[in-house]
Amino acid sequence: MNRHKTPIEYETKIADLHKVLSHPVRIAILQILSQDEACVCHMEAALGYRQSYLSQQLAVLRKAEIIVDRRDGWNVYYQIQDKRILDFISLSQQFLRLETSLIPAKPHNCPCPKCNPSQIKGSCSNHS
Amino acid sequence: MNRHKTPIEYETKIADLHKVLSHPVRIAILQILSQDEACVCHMEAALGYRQSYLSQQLAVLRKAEIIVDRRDGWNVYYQIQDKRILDFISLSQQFLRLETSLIPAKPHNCPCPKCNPSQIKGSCSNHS
DNA sequence: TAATTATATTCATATTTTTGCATATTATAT
DNA sequence: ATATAATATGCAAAAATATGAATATAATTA
Repeated sequence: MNRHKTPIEYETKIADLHKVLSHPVRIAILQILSQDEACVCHMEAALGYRQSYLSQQLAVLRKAEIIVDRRDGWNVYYQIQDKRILDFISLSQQFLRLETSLIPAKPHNCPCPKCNPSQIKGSCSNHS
Repeated sequence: MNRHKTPIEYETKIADLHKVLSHPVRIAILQILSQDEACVCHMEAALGYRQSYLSQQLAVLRKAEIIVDRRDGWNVYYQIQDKRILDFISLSQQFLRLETSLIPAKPHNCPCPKCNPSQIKGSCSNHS
């Protein structure tokens, strides 16, 4: 029988996009960024993962050109590059008939400048 | 610092759905099923992968309740359970600005009964 | 019942991902 | 220059996936 494989670059590109979205922490990051741009220390406070781990997940999203970063002094703020990526999340929500995310919009102990606008040059000091 | 992780079941469910879609062959299968129900030997002819490999991918889609099967004599016909799953593919198409899939609607040497309605009980005989 | 067809499952292995730790980098303040 | 804050990267072990080969199951026909 015919063992020649028909080319599926088209399908591979679609699969690759979904692969980026196939990780809970990356979805959580997008969930946070859907509200507003955020620095890593904010995500750290909101999610409870270590900074270096979040940086790795952010790198995946950055490489896939789903988010972009902007530096402001000490902080690097991430934001969503193409808002249409959020359609995948809302579509999933409908498809799976999900309740809502548990990620706090304003995390309790977030030390980042965005959460503490009054501060004299906000310090995250999340260091362990 | 706070090392407590906030629960992300919500995000995990979304990620799990995307994980199912993060494989080119599974996307290709959905692409085929978007036209009409199809038996495994049809997919074998259309894609060029071995039967057992396709069965495995079909099992993943089946377990995720994205497709359902129906037996008719020798053949097992698969179809999409909830058509809304195809929205993820069309959304990806738009997002990535893709050209079209190369999977043949009517594969050249497909021996399946659907492709050969006249036959006196179609035989796939794709066996190697 | 035996042979055949279509499909499913099991198992072993190769490959990728995930995850955490340690360390590097970049910017700022003193 | 040095210390500190925020973030990024490299590496390695653990976990999960992908893949193919062999085999099993279910339906059909002779």
